[in-house]
Amino acid sequence: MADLPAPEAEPLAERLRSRGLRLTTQRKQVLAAVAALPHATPEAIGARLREEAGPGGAAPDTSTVYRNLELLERLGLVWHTHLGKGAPVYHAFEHPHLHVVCQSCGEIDSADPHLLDTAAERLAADLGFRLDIGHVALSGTCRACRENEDAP
Amino acid sequence: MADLPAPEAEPLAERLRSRGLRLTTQRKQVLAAVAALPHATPEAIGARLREEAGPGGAAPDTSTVYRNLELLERLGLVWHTHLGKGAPVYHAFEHPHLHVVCQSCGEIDSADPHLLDTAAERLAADLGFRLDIGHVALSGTCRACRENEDAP
DNA sequence: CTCGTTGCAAAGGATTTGCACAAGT
DNA sequence: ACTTGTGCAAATCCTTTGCAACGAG
Repeated sequence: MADLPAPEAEPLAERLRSRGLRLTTQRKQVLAAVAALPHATPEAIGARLREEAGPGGAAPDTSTVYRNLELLERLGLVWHTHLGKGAPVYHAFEHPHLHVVCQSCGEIDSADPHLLDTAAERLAADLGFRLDIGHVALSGTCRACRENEDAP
Repeated sequence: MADLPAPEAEPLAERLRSRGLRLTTQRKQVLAAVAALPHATPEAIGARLREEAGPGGAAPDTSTVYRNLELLERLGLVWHTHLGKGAPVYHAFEHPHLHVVCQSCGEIDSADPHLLDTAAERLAADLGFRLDIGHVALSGTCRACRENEDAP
């Protein structure tokens, strides 16, 4: 239940150990939850773990979830993006993808990261800025909401 | 002091009136502050107004600042973007610009909106998504911080 | 006068932090 | 055993809301 789908378990143990940190049940659980949920907020991660634990079982405390998300991000195993108001979403180290968010309905979509290749090159050339695609969120209006638009 | 640089004053009065809303001192003040500050958070706007008011004078209450920022945005006079954790920044309707934020030092830079033209076209073609450039924030690492990087 | 608005204070939601106890190595 | 981590509760931060008094049209 707290075990990870193998490909993720190793990097975690390894990276923790190399820094003198410890492999705890909670850390495995949090990483597993991020990997399992598509666009997980800290709250959603906590909820899922509580649900998995069931009535009797114990799930990591909210503060532990936050602390470990931060740690996992430092370890390079998860990433977060701010998609709107107070909602950072985390995703595990899969193939990088770009987040596209609809301002009207909140719908989150993914897009091809290469969309920003030329922009990234120009930012590097013009400002010396390294664009981090994993953290980028593009806002706008999705097709469905565009069609529902009434008075502007 | 609460007066606006003309080009902004008219649209405000006009748009309020056409909706049966009222032109108040606070609304003029909030809009003026957003126009004057480069990347204003609600808190920064409140602080500036309090400062302008001085010890004796009265500045709009925080809740009024929030309410009016929301209203001004509905009226199309200001825009906001989320650049990171809990800090939405507002800017007045100038020429649109793209926000670029450094994850390390928090430095905010502006870039040419045309950087995203090709990306916007492809999003429209592929997903029917209309990209809203004013709300976009690009994250990454600025030149100074890249040079300071040590152990990864 | 008649509502839209404001100020104040209190409620809320989302993180974060301090600390004693529990748990990895 | 020696430290790092965790749970719990309290503290913060940012924002929103209820309501009576205020002010623009």
